[in-house]
Amino acid sequence: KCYSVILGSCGKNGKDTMKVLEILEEMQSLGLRPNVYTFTICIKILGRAGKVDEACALMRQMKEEGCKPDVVTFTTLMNAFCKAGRLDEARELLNEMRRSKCRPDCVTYNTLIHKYGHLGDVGTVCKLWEEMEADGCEPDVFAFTTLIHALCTAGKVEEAFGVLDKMVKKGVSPNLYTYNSLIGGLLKRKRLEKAQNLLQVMRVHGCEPTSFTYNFFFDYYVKEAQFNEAYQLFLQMKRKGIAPDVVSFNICIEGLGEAGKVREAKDLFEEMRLVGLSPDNITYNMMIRCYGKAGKVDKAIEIFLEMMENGCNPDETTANSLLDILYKAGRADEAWKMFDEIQQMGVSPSVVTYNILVNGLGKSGNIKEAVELLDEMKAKGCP
RNA sequence: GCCCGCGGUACUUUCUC
Repeated sequence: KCYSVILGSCGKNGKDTMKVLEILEEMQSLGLRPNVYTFTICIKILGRAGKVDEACALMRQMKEEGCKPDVVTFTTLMNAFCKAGRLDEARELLNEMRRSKCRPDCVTYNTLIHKYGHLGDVGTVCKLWEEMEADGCEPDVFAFTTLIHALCTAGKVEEAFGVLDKMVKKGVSPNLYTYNSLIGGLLKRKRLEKAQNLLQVMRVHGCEPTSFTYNFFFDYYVKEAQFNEAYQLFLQMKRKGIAPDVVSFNICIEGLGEAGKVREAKDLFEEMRLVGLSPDNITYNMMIRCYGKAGKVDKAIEIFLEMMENGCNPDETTANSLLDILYKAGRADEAWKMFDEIQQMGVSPSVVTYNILVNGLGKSGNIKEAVELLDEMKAKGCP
């Protein structure tokens, strides 16, 4: 039990994921038998770090040691599969649960519904929802919100409000997440006034909007190139004592960059640091794109260097953006150099990477090389 | 037999076409 707590906090740190396996071994060498809780925590930590196969292996191990996985264990592993996009295996897990007469519960269904929602597969979402109800699960706020979010993602806002009615009738009160999802759905459909009304409604119901809430509006405004309104919103937040967060700035920087307002984007980029916020990967990636689009390739590279200086690890998007920019600027040599560097930084090329390269090669008439690259991609089983 | 404690799910921003 004590170890479970330690493991739990270990996982929250997010670092040294593989250490959990060491700790697990240490427990066993001390003659302690990890219980379901212990295993489940470990599976969660591994899953969150994307080590799904390791998580899977751990599940097998616990079975071999005579420790029966329960609903929570199954659901945890299922979530890991979902996050990794390995839906078939997640579904198979559901079947396995049913076979081993371990009843899936509300959370189990929710996990799957959430994933299908993100994929925009409303059909499967509804089917799973029915299965859930047929299984005797009473949906809670989480479940309803997940369903609402799925519908909003698919642009079906009316239906989402229908679900809102249903949940209220069943005595389940919407919470901040529920309202946020609905506001996001409304703004996605450009229903600004309705979204603003809902903002009032949620306050009345005791849900104070957070930066998440406001960020939906920022996103709407900048994508509509309504920068003044975005600025007004910023002032409004200030009055209410809600601080914009990194994402708020990111959204606005991206919007300005997209509109070709490089100078203003750069100003915001500086301003966020003045208010004590550190740019994250996404901020840097956006600034790189912003300069790239404006044809300021060297500026983009400058940002890239600054990013590393500030201890931000370049990711796949960073690499792809730079590749794209360099290629389009006709600086193919540098692009190829980057391609090698990327892999040395532990970032693996994705389909997008190859698309950029194949595209670039094709345009410059190097059809042969492009075909070779495609073969290489297939051979590597590129994600 | 009962009670309590430890594990799972939901909201916002970036790359090619």
